[in-house]
Amino acid sequence: MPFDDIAAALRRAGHRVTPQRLAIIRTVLASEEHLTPGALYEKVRRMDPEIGEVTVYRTLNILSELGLVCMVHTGENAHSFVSRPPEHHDHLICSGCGKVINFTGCNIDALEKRLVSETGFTIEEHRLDLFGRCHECAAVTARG
Amino acid sequence: MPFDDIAAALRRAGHRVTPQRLAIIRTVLASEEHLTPGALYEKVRRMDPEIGEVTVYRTLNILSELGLVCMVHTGENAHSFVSRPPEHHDHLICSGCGKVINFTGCNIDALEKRLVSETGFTIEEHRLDLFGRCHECAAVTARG
DNA sequence: AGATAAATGAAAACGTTTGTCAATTATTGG
DNA sequence: CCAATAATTGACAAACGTTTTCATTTATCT
Repeated sequence: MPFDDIAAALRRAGHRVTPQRLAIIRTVLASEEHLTPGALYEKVRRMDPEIGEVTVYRTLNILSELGLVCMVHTGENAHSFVSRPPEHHDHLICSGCGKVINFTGCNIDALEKRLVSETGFTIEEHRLDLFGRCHECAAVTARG
Repeated sequence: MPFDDIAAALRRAGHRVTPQRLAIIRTVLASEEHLTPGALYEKVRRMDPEIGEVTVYRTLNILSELGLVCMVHTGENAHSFVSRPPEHHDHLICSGCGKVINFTGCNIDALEKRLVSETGFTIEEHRLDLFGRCHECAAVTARG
């Protein structure tokens, strides 16, 4: 999502567009990786040394609630946030070397439809992580 | 997974089988819901008032690493743990109230096959979490 | 039963997240 | 452009969740 769209959406939702918030948005957009609030704080600080960590938390919560950034539950003790990618993707993760491959076309629509009718849930999103071994790591493990 | 199997697996992995650990396992097995370490601690305490919260954390980490219990990432600030059903299952999680529903039949074999041939990965397992709103929470949020 | 290494529990350290509140500031309307 | 006002900020501290430390206890092996 482009910078200007995010700022506009913020204003449209009745929030003020402050320099701090713009700096946070820029930093999220500029990073390819998922960042925890703490890590993001360290990065934003270089642009605006006066910013407070609390402001980062508050802004991320707002952006996340408005769907302007993506909150990731990594299983670590802290959430991470990323800019929302143009299209949905999932992850294929090598347990050996940690390499991560993004892929599209998870194709779970039929499953979602089934669960909606079975449970009454409204399904908004999902996270699908596949764990395994890449070609190189599988070769290494085959020996012992 | 039955109580005795868990105890046996613990011992087989080189861990000791202590009364505290048995109490924790019993409590996890006796509960249908996902429990955070803190909540579990409160429950175990009623069986063994002398137990320490730290022991609950340590035991859950061990059981989780050995695949004897299931760790759930609900999006809250704390993890939850559940007894692991005998067969593979995935999770449907309500972003509103945190309720978790287990379901089977994720049926992603075709996807796995595709990724194996495309990437050369050996896929061992996966985790599929669906996020949405249960019937009650969807009603509450109905606004725009 | 005795030796030994693992496990326990209490306290404290640590990191993440939220609350409080006076001071600041983006926005609105004149 | 300026003043009014309500949202936002930042420092501090509190509230959690989780891990570390360490002396003491204890399950396990012989």
